[in-house]
Amino acid sequence: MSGKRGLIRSGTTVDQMVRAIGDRIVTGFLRPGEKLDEASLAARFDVSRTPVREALGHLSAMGLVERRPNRGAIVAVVTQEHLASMFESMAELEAICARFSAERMTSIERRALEIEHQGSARLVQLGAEEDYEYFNTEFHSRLYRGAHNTHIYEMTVMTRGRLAPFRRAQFMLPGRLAKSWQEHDAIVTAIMRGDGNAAGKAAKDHVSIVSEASAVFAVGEQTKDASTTKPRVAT
Amino acid sequence: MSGKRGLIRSGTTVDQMVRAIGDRIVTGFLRPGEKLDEASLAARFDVSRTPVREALGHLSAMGLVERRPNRGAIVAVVTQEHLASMFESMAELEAICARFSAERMTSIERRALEIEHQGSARLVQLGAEEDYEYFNTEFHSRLYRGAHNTHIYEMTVMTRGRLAPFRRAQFMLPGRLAKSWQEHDAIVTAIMRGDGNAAGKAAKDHVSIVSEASAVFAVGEQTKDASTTKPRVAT
DNA sequence: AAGGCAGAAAGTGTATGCAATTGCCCTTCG
DNA sequence: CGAAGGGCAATTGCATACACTTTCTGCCTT
Repeated sequence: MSGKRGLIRSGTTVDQMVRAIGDRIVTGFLRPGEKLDEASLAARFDVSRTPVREALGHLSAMGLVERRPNRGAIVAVVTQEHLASMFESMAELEAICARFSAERMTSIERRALEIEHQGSARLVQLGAEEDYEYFNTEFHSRLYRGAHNTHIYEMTVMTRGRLAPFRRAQFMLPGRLAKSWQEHDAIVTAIMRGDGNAAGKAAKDHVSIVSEASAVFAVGEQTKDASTTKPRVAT
Repeated sequence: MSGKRGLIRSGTTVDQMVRAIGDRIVTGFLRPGEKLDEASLAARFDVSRTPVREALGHLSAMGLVERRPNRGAIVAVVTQEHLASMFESMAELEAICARFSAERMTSIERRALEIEHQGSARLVQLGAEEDYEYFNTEFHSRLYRGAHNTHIYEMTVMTRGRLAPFRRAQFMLPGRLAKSWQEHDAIVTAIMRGDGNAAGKAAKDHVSIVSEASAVFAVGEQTKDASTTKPRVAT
């Protein structure tokens, strides 16, 4: 179609498409299994098919969409099994990060972690879910960086991103805020002691609890082809 | 340019490009830091820029090339630091897979693992490096699958793939074959006992030893821009 | 002489057009 | 009446053309 596009913000067009389509997927506006027609998407966002194609490639690499050769793309269908496996992976990855953090964080990193963690106690008392969520993200990021391992960092961040849509409502649960802080406290304490194993165990327990809390919100299969899912994970 | 392209085989053109360029990178024909000009590559393989671009996107997602917006793509420069972090990640991932395998493998899977492992003893006595390498790959794949966790499986396979070019010469070292088998034996034994922790530790040790053996072959920085590498991992 | 600012050249990012493959529907035969 | 085969529409895959960004070169200014 014609020249300028309208509303969405900065960055290259492909990035805009990745964000736009990705958002619609993680917010559930585009439902799993839904067909993603290149031409329609291009028209919808008033761009050509080229950046849409490239964006679909990126999203495919991120695991948000599935691409069948010559047969178009669909929103990735996340099975219960795969979701469980991702949560379990997340617990293991966080455990590794916490363990390495306990062993490798510099004194500066330890101090920053401790200070931020103590500071966040106030947010719990106030019941400031929004702010605590922001702090929570920062807290975990510190753990990932503190592991001093770029590849594990990448895997962890990517897994966390893919789980984002399923973690949204976790802090809605009553008392979850205080409990989260206590679990963080166990991790911080272990890291301060330099006790890698304890830190890892505490982190794993923390994530496992979150995953159980989130599992409630994970919608079951709503597509017809449940036959393709091979039952596996025990958890 | 003109119609049919020549020699490379099946699959969509993009896949061919991914394989062609990817091969040239892992075999060292394209050196780290080398500029990847879309037009030149397109001309070199007698295709248009479009599939080349898409292939570069895929390779970027795989971590084989680096893409700077508006500034082209280069062969990914794997720093010593990042290489070390990948080997370390590999050890951790294999440990997880072995631990889960010990806890979750079906009796059928256990039996198959044991049988294959025992059968491979013959290859060690014969000193059949080629065949053992094939078995070795299969052995580890069984561990990955045996973990019964699709996401960990994906991460492990991807990491292993990225490390492939640096693992090539590991079995050249004298006595490595027999030692590898013994290490495998420790893993199998632990899995048969259902001892997850022992299996994990054995697997981690196994990979760690391999990484040390391979580190010899990891060439240091050979590009001029060593300034862009931020020092991190302690190891 | 050194620094910086045009202007041009190179190269990426996006748009559009064409070819090829796929899936669907209608026809035809058993 | 059902199934198989062929043609048609729709959609993806690839090629080419155009626009914008970056970079290099050379000249001008200080």
